[in-house]
Parts: sequence; structure tokens; C-alpha cells
Amino acid sequence: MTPIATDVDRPAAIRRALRDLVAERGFHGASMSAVAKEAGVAAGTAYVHYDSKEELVHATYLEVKADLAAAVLDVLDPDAPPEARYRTIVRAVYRHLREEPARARFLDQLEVSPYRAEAKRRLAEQGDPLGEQAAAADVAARLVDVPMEVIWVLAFGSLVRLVAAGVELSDTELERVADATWRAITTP
Amino acid sequence: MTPIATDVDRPAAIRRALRDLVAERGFHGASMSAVAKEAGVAAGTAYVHYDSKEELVHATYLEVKADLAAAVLDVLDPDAPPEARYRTIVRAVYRHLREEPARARFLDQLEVSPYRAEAKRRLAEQGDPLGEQAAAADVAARLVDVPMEVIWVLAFGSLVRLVAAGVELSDTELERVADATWRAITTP
DNA sequence: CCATACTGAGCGAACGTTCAGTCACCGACA
DNA sequence: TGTCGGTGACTGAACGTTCGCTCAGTATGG
Repeated sequence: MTPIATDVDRPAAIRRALRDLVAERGFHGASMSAVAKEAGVAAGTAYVHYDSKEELVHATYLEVKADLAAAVLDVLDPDAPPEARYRTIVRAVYRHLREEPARARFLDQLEVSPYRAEAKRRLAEQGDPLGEQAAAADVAARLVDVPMEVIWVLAFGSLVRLVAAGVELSDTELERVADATWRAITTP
Repeated sequence: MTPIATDVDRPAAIRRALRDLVAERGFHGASMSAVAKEAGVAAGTAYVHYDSKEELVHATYLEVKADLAAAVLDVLDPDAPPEARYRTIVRAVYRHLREEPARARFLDQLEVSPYRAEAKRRLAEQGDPLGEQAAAADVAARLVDVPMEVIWVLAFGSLVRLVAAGVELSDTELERVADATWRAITTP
């Protein structure tokens, strides 16, 4: 039958298949057999690497978040002033998600699903560099006095949602969105 | 057996059961048998009123949206200036959703799910008074020049998400959120 | 030749949906 | 007023399918 190719990262292929199927059809339509088929492996293979569907979901979430954080940190100048840093982050997040909108659609769906609470717990455990950026002292000093989650939703929740919904933004429009969310989260 | 009570609105009970189960467990955990059990009816009863689970989902969505629009229109003064109207809408939306957070959680999950496209189509067909409010000429003149969907996500997407996530806002904080989103969507 | 990755038929459970049958109601006719 | 027959909401067991998951067996690299 199909030869076993040891030079491909099957766990990664399985995570990607889950991500793409959830993005396209929801958790509903992302059955383990569909995921296996999409990844080009047999039904049992996912269970060699993950104990359950739930474990696979959480691993996929952490990978998507880590990739996003890496894309942002890659272009971020930690010495730039707060507003410039913020704009850089917005641009980087938008472009990273836009490049593969399945990322945004997966994040958007997971973060409103019942997986949410456990996913957030594991993310905190792993450490979220992007979250720490937002809490940096020089930024925090300028933020509107509301719970941190409100800031987060206004700034990045909206951005993820826009990409997930397939809204196309020109460079000019993206700058306007960055302006808009910065106005929203900082005190006038 | 159980007597048939003709004085209860079973379709409404079934829609509410679906809404509550989706809010609590996701579309994943809202099976038709679970919905029927929650609504206090037999498994087949839902199919007397709806052709399929999908039809039930869409009917529930339209009801939640219609209720939300009604709650807003109830307190809205159409002659007030744009910013005052906007603040009234934000307050009314927040309070209506907060009163039964399952509304927000259901909306949030449906609007990122694969049901989204068809749901939006049916909503447009039915007419959405809330959507028409946002497009009123005197408001539109002050909005940032980005696609209308961006405005919508920044203003109400965030609000729904906050309630869905269980964030509690004091009156003061709610005003700050209304300020923030108004700053976001209007030109400075 | 062992250790390990992988396969795919198959498990019991749960899914969305169906349908024969039960029940309360209502207008027609005596 | 009494009682029939038609109507449609409702029930719940049962359908075929698909779910998440398992495991005996196979192939491969070290």
C-alpha cells in the first residue's frame, strides 16, 4: 500500500487538516475520519500522536497562536514608542492571518466554542508573548480604564473576525482600522 | 402519559432550548435529542415544526435578531442626534444581551459558523431594522471610510463578544466602551 | 530483529431523521 | 345536546449513518 514516508511531519499535517476543516465546515464537519482523509493518513494515525480529538484541537490552537506570535515578534521593534508598536502588531497580525485565512477562521470558531476556557488555560500555561506585549507598562498607561479583556476584544478580536469573515482591506483601509482600534483602546 | 398542553408554544420552547444548548455546549453538544429533552418534548416533535435541524437553527437566529432589534427600537428616539442614538443603541444592546447571555453566546457562535452565510441571507430577506439604523444618512456621514462590515464588527461585534465571554461591565465601564467604539467608527 | 509508525476494519454510542400510532380538539349532523 | 369522523400536534422506538476511538496486524528504519 502507501509507503511510509518518514520525511513528512504527520502530526503537523494532521493539525493543519483539522485547522482547515474547522475553518471551512466548523467543528461540526471536522470529524476525525475527515481530518485523517484530508491529512492523507489512516483513521488511526491521529491517535498515535494525540490521545483524543480534544487534545488535537488544543495542540492545533497552541500552534496557531504560537505561529501568530512568532510572526509578530519577528517584525516588532521593542524600543519603538507604544503607538508605533501597536501599528506594527496590527499590520503583522492582519498579514499573517490574511496569508492563510483558515488561521483566522479557526481561531474565531475556537474562541467562541466550549473549548475556549480550557484553551485559554493552556495558552496561559505555555505563555503568550503577544498577550505580554499588550500588557507592557508604556502601553498600559495609555489604555482606557476597562477590563483587559475588553481591550483585547476591541483590538484583536475585531481584527481576527474581519479576516475570518473574508473582508478584504487595502493598505489604506488597514491603516484606518489600526487608527480606529488605537483610538478605541486609548484615552483621548 | 403526559397530557398534551395546548397552551404552551412548543416551537418557541424548542427554539429556546436550541439557543440555550448551543450557548452552553456549542453546536457540537446541541443534538436534536438533547434539544427535545431540554424543551420537554419528544424527539420527533421538533420535526413537526421544522423540516430539519438547519431550519430550526435559522428560525432561532432570526428570532434572536428580531428580539434584539425590538429591544433597541423600543427605546430609540429617531430624532436624537447620531451620537446620542448610537449610545442609546449600545446601552440597549448590552442590557438586552446581558439579561440573557445565552442570546449573545448563540449569536457569537452562529456568526462564525458555516451557518453564517445562509443566516445573513435570510436576515436580509426578512429585513433587519438594526442594520438599517446603522446605515442612516446622518450617521453614515460621520463614519470612517472602510467597508460597512468593518464598522459593524468594531461596534456591535465587539459588544456581542464581550457579553458572550461573560465580561461584566459597570455602568461607567459600559459608557467607556460606548465612547471607545464611537471613537473607533467615526472620523476624528 | 526489535521498536516504532502506521493501517484500516471494526467497535459501541450517538447522530439526524422517520413514521406508525395516540391523543385532544372541532365542526357537522342528528 | 350528544356523538361521530376528520385533523393535526405529539410521541418514542427504530432506522441507517456517522461519530470518536481501538487494536491486531503490517511495514520500515536502526
